[in-house]
Amino acid sequence: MKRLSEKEEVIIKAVWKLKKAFVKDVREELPDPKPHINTVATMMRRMADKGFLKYEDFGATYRYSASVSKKEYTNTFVKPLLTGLFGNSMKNVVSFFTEEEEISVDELKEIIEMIENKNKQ
Amino acid sequence: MKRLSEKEEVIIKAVWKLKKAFVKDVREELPDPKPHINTVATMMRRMADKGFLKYEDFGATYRYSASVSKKEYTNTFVKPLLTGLFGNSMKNVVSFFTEEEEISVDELKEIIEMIENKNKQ
DNA sequence: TTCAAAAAACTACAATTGTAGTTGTATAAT
DNA sequence: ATTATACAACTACAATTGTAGTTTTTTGAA
Repeated sequence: MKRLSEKEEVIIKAVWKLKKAFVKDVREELPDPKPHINTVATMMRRMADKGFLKYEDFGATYRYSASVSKKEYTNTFVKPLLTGLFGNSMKNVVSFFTEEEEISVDELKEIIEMIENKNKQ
Repeated sequence: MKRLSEKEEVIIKAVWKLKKAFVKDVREELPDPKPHINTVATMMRRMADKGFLKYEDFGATYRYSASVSKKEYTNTFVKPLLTGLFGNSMKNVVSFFTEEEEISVDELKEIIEMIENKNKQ
């Protein structure tokens, strides 16, 4: 199982959001310019073949849902991408984005606070 | 310019590391099982066509280097991937990985300290 | 000074991904 | 009932990516 392409990723994000959805619902969720409905249908069928989506029969058609959660996908494919870029350490990744001012020191402090509060209970 | 595939990404990482390199040097840097040298050569030529690599004539061959820095690549392609997954906010991204225990609260504190020290000077 | 050996540019092809036309089926309007 | 419409499965094809054979050029022996 290899990571999804850019276009496939856009589709699975729509499925995650909708939980259960027909092709047309997924297409509706996509950013403009929306691809042809048949394009979406083909890609979703292939993503099901590859194990990223699953479906249940629903009359003449299928209703799709994700068989890989966002969390699983992120841990399996996105995390290695990030750490691979920055010497196999998430600390380096976060440092990079902090230096790039994509996240502020204040936000980091908020995260720390949130985690520490959670651990109290 | 769209983001690189997984295999292409492995190659550009080797180029970033080596700064200037011939195809064989890049191949040497790749993880096992190493692809055929011609495979590496083809992909590097295409990545040059697409603007990710550049080269200078060097006798009968080319010496390659990256024309997109790791920093540029990360900001342009990796950041949108991350924020797209987590509601367009790097804070959410970092929260996710902190909850997944991919980075610890202590490490976040180290980053804060590093940034604050830098700002003092 | 030929003659291997090595490197990689060039070329060719297979697999995957992106795209949409064609067809079949269900639903709704007359 | 008949017909129009919508949906998407099925099918087909183009573009991109992954792979490596073939050829050319250079270099370093014998």
